[in-house]
Amino acid sequence: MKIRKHSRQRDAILKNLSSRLDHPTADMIYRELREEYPRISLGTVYRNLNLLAELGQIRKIHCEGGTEHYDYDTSDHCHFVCKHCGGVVDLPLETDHQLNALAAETGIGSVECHALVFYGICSSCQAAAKGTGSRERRFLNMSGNETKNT
Amino acid sequence: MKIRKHSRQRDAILKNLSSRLDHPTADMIYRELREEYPRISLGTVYRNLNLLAELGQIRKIHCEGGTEHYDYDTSDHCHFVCKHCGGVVDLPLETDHQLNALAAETGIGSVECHALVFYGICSSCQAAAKGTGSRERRFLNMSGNETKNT
DNA sequence: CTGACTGCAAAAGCTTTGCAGAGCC
DNA sequence: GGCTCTGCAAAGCTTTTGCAGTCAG
Repeated sequence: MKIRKHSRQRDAILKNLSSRLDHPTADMIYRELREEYPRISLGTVYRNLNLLAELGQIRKIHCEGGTEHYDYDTSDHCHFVCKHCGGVVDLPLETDHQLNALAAETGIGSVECHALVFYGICSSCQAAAKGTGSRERRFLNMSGNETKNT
Repeated sequence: MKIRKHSRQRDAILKNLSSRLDHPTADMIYRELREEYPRISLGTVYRNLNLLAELGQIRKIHCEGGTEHYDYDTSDHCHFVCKHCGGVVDLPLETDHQLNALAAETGIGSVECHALVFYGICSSCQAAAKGTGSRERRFLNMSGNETKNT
C-alpha cells in the first residue's frame, strides 16, 4: 500500500507528539486532538501512530501498565516510568552504544535494538507525598492493582 | 487479605514456570496446566501469576506484542525477544549493577529497578530462514520491517 | 480521477472481576 | 467455621479492522 506524504490527521498527530515533553498514550493524544478536530477518531490515531512507528518517525515505548506510549524522539535513549503517577519521561542518561554488540556476542542471534526502562518514583511525586500524602492523580501499582480517580 | 502458603493451582503454576526455559505468557501456562488439571481456569492462572509477582517470587516481562510474559528468575538480568518467533529468552549478559544508581543521579527521582530488553532475530530463526525461507511458527511484526532480512 | 485515508462501529485480543461453591487450617 | 481460593462467565480495556464515504495528489 502506498502512503501519502500528508493527511490533516497524521500531521496533527505528529505535531501533537512533537510538541509534548511527556510520552502519551494513543488515548491521551486522541483527547487533545479532539479539541481541534472534534471528528477525529481513535482508530485513526492508532492507525497513524502505528504507521509513523513503522516509518521510523516515532517510537513505541512498552512499559508496565499494559498501555503503549509513544515517543517523538527516535534516537537511542532510555526512559523512566513513575510507578506513582504513571508518567513516562526521557532519562538524560548516556546509554551504552555497545550494548547491542555485547548482546550479539552471546550468540543469541542478530540484535537490532534494545529498550532500557527504569522504574521508580519521580521527584515530584516524592515531594507531593511528603507534602500532602495523596495529591497524585493515579496510583500505578507495578503488580496489577491500581487505584484511579477521575 | 491473608495469603495461604500453598494451593494446588498456585504450586502447579510456579512449578510449571520454574521448569521452563522460555518465558511464557499466562495463556501458554494455562494450556500446559490444563493437561494435568483440566478444570483449572485462565482467571486462576492470572490471579496467581499476579500474586506471585507481587510477592516477588516471579517477574513480569513487558515487551513488544502486548502480551505479558513471566519469568521465574527474579535476579537482575536482561532479555532477548525474537521479532520472528516471538520467543523471549534470558540473555547471559553481565548487566550493569550501577545502572539504577546512575539513573538516580540524574535527579529524576528514586529509581527502584530497570528492565533491559533486546530485540532481534534469534539464531534458530536465522538458520531456519536460510534453510527453508519460512519455517517459523509465528511472525512478530515489531515495527513494519519484518520481511527485511539482514 | 484514483486509491489512500477517515469516521464509525463492531470485533478482537488480553486481563480482571463478581459470585457462589469448594477446600484448607 | 471462617477465610481463602477456584471455576465460570461476564465485563473492562486497549487496539485492530471492515466498510462506505471523503480527500489528497
